Amino acid sequence: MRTADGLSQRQERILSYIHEFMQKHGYPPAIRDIQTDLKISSTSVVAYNLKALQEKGKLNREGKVSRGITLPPSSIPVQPAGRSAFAVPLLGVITAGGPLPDPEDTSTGDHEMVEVPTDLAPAERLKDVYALRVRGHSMIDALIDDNDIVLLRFQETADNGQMVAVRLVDENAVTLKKLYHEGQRIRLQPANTTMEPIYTTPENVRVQGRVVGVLRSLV
Amino acid sequence: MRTADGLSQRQERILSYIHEFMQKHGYPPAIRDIQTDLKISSTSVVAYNLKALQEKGKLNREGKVSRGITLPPSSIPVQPAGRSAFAVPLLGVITAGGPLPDPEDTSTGDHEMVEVPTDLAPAERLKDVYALRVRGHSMIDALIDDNDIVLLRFQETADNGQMVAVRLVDENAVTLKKLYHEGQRIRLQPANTTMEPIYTTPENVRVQGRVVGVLRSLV
DNA sequence: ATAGCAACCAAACACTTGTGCTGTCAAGAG
DNA sequence: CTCTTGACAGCACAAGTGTTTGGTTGCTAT
Repeated sequence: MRTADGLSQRQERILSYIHEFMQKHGYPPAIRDIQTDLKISSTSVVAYNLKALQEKGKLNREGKVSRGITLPPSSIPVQPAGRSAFAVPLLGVITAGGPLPDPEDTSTGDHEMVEVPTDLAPAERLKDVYALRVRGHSMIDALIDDNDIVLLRFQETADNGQMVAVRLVDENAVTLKKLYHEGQRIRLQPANTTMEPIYTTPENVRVQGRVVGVLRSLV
Repeated sequence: MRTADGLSQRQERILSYIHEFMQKHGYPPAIRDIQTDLKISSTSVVAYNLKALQEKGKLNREGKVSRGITLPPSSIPVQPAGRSAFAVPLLGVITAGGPLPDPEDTSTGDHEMVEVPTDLAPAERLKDVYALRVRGHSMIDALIDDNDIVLLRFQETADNGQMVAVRLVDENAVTLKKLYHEGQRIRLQPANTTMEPIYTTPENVRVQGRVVGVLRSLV
């Protein structure tokens, strides 16, 4: 029995298990985690199928390294929405215009919490959602303006065109842009026809999260 | 040497190293990764500082598990802010021609609550605030799109140009528009250049509330 | 049949990685 | 001066974890 992707049922289950595990724990599963929870008789079977999945491009592995499994964005399934509301921390301010210096202040104390209904933000890993207040008008065409609050889900990678909070290492700055991979470089595109994109290298960008929601005050 | 957070320089470096490592690899670093790359002489020193960081709430660890380090969102370097939140009821949906639940029955039924930060709408004014989900694109130029949630403050009058939810008595319909007094008539103006305004009489309009905020999901 | 092959199994093996000592050293406290 | 404490160093061990080897099973084409 095979699916449309050419994956066996067991491989499908392994793939979705890896995804669930990473959502739940924040780090990849070990082969024995997969074996135990999926009730597979031997680690070698898991290794066998992981190798197959890898050859099919469904996942990446860091050889020999513990828990060195990575999922490419294409393997991440769509999540069903949950029910209840939840609170996310409003961690600070992000500039949507030109990138401004980031004081590197990780601020220990309690943050303002923004409670959001689950139909407004994904019921994925709640602890990975946080909020930032927007400064600047560079995302105006995406219906995001100065003083809006954006909800972000913490993730380190981004697909083409996703709206993300990006940290520019060399400039020591954080900014809100749409991210495009263009061969050896990265294009950070404002959603404002009057503003120019920023071009930089993959080494210089650290994705800090993807925009999943917007709040605005009109008072 | 300590920072404002009460972290030693070494702890700061470990924290940002963990973040960078996760950005780069997609999984957390092992203690020896930290040791080697940060040129720390012993794994026990890393363990010592990780324990300290954990006690300060700067990271979470899964005991005994390889690479079982996770970062809470609060450890993601951004610019900090702070205040508190308040809850308002999500009463229903507003569409051109659709009925609007009476905003005064807030105490009656069980409604989904939308919690909003006080700096998105000041707390003193939140007693008369409620929320509606938007259907349609008629307010697109005001950066309000289909499926957005609008926060409204209950009021029965409106100044020129204010964005309000109005009930048209004769049509028994409710709509979200900008309201203008024009002599003997009222103009209800969509914020969409492709749509025409509605003209009617003051007797026919009942202002239900004024838009004071917007929430949007992008997922 | 029988050879080939994908998928699976079991156990052993070897590397990876967290942890637990045992010390050292400098700065304060008493 | 001695004692305590925080921070660090070195080392060894044990647990965690990926890999390998030698099988088995069920199916199919020859």
